[in-house]
Amino acid sequence: MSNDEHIYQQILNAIVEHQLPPGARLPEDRLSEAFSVSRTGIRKVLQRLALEHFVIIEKNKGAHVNRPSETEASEVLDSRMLIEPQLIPALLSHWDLTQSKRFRDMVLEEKQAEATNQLAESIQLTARFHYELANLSGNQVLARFIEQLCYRSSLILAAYGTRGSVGCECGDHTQLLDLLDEKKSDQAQVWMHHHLQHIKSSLILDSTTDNNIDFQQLFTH
Amino acid sequence: MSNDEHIYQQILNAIVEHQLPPGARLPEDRLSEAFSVSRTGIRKVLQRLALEHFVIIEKNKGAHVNRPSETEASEVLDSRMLIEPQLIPALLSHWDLTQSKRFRDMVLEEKQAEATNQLAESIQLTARFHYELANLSGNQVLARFIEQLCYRSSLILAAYGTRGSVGCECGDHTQLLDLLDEKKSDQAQVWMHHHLQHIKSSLILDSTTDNNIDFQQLFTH
DNA sequence: TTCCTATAAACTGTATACAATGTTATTTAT
DNA sequence: ATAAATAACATTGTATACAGTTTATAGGAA
Repeated sequence: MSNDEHIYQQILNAIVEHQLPPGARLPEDRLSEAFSVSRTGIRKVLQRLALEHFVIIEKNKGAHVNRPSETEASEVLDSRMLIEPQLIPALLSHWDLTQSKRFRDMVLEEKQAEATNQLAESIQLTARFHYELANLSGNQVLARFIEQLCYRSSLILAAYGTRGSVGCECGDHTQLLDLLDEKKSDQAQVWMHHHLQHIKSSLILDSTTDNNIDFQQLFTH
Repeated sequence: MSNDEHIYQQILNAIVEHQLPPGARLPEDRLSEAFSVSRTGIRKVLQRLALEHFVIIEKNKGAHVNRPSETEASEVLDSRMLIEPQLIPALLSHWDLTQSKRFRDMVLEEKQAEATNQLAESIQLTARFHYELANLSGNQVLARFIEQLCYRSSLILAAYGTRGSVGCECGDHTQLLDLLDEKKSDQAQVWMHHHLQHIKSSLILDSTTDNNIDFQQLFTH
């Protein structure tokens, strides 16, 4: 892997795993010394992350981890609800026991990470489950897009997630795998839609976040 | 508009309008002197274009306009077929006479550009028709993605298009507008799917392109 | 103290320099 | 004349320098 790519992955992971929380500043000097490259290389990576909406770059103010707006959060989940279920027919044409086993192992890892409170691992695996499925559809263009949306979803959970967002998930990913094994395309699609809807519902999206407090209403009783 | 953004748009337009055909090299210093900025600014733009698949950057070899592979072409069109029809219900909820007029004007411009052989304008307007529709759906995330796919489609037409690809289009965009005016959601979705399928069918995707010639078969008679 | 202003520090934006790599042209030998 | 080898050139990769802007700090007046 090229060096740029390595730095990109490191920073992206840190963001997705909430090590770098939304709003965290990303000064070029600090990063360049951390990775022992010049600012040139860091800027390249930051600009890429900005295009992919993981960081925001403000002119003369530098980069910070994106704090997704509520509409952004909503739109990302809506996009996934629109696309991911539709990938299931194509996906099923590549589905066999080997794949089934692979994904079941993934779910096992997922549960284990959750049980041992390895939050970072848990987040990564949850996202990975979804975008590896998308990948099986065979359409690289859509798969890459879904991959991005999955990572952005992790960022969204960091900002608006509740305890229920990651954990319970109205019955876990195993249910989907069962449906896929039985080639129940329609039911699998419905399940996927419900699943994503559930995640979206678990978010706290009622515009009562810090920067938008209505003091008038708050103190007038 | 920031200067970077300006340069980006200029180069992107040139690519989309086939002024810079697939495979065309994009040397940094030539561009930097054309836009009278340093190579730094150019590299930034080129890297963005590379992430968006409009150009390819090869290490130590620089950038050239992407020549989409057949699978890429196929996947981009498939992606559009999957998404664009689905946007129609949401789109219809924002549809009114003002919008109808706006899009009918656009189609008029489109026809006019085509009639007067303004190929560049014609290409831009065809793409714009689709991504402005996507925009009306209200989901910015999906709309930006569709916008990119529309521009990539222009590049694909440059590589694999036939005379039929741009022009005839199995009845033009007006038909869709009529369906939208009548709020016939389902029929509009079907139309959109057919429309994109037609474009895809008009491409020459039979792997008999230059780099893949079977000389054995060609000279053994 | 509190607020405003002035100064200093930190950081980013852009250009340029130099090294590394790739490409082309020229030479030399067969 | 052709092919390989070498040298000259062109182009990219990366680091660094300097200017411009923002942010933090310190000092002084109300």
